Amino acid sequence: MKKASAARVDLETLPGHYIRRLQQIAVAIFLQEAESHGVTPVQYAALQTVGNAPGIDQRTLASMIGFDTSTIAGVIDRLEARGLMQRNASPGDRRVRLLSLTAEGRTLLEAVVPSMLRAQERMLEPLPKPQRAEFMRMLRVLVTANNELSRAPRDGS
Amino acid sequence: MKKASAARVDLETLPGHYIRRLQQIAVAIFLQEAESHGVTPVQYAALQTVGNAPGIDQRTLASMIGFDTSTIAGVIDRLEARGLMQRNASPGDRRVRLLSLTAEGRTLLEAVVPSMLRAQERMLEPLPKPQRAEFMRMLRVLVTANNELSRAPRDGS
DNA sequence: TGCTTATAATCAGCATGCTGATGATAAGTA
DNA sequence: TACTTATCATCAGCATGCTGATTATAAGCA
Repeated sequence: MKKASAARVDLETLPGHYIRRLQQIAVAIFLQEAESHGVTPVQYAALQTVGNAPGIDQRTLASMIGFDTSTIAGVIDRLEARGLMQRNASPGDRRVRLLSLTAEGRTLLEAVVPSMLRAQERMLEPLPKPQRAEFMRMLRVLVTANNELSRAPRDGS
Repeated sequence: MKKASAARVDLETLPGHYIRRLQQIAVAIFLQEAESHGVTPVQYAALQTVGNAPGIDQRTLASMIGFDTSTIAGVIDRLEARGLMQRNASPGDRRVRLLSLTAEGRTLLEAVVPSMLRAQERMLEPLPKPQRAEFMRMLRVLVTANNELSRAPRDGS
């Protein structure tokens, strides 16, 4: 007869709940640290990846940072509008747009790196130092094992 | 003279990158398992919390699941439109809207719980069993320590 | 060459999430 | 009671993220 209350579940016991909250917190820390540069975590990831591999195409970029190609399009739109990134037609294949940073984009990227690194430290700071590496190791296991679940799974590269 | 490449950073070393990826994966797993019910993780959290505490107001609900009040408004809009949740004016305070589940909402909630629990298991499955609890413990440390960084931090309750 | 299939990018539409502003109401205070 | 302040909900605007459809182009093949 306990019909109505049969489904009582405490969110505090659910991994998914904490994973979502941690992601919220990670973004908030990043934005705090990088505030003066006006860059979001996703935008930083795009800038850094294109900076590391100029001439990359959008599909490969999306794959490398675990994004949907439709999501990355909007991100690049905004970076391009701010004059940080360029889309150039590929000479060999007219479907493809090759990405590269502008001089401003490179300058901004270099400027934001220290803030970004501080943010990364803060995310794990509540854990005692030896546990931070262990947490990262577990994160890697979980992400790698389920890599193919995202729409744009990382390449084997 | 290594000007242009000074900012080279590998995203694979950054906690924030893996946290974002894990969240993507957690959502994907949840949606796979709960697909037949047409419920998102956030919608489930709202349904479960209101089911546990009928008559709760929106502000408290937002606080309990770590949300912004402006975000929760949209979530409730959609649940209400589907006939799963009700907004009722509070008799004592006309600013407040009290939330409760409809009969359909309760039925759906009970139906979705087994799928939700399977999803939670799958999220941590790649870790050897003893490490799962340890991972959860660390998650809790990280989230609790930075609780106040979200716009709607959890109450001390 | 003409047909089919595959691929890169984009688009429409939906659902989170956030900030800052606004409207309605309540509560405290002179 | 009038004025100020606080609070609940909402809204506008922006940025992720996803699915499924569409467009343009390339590649494979009869």
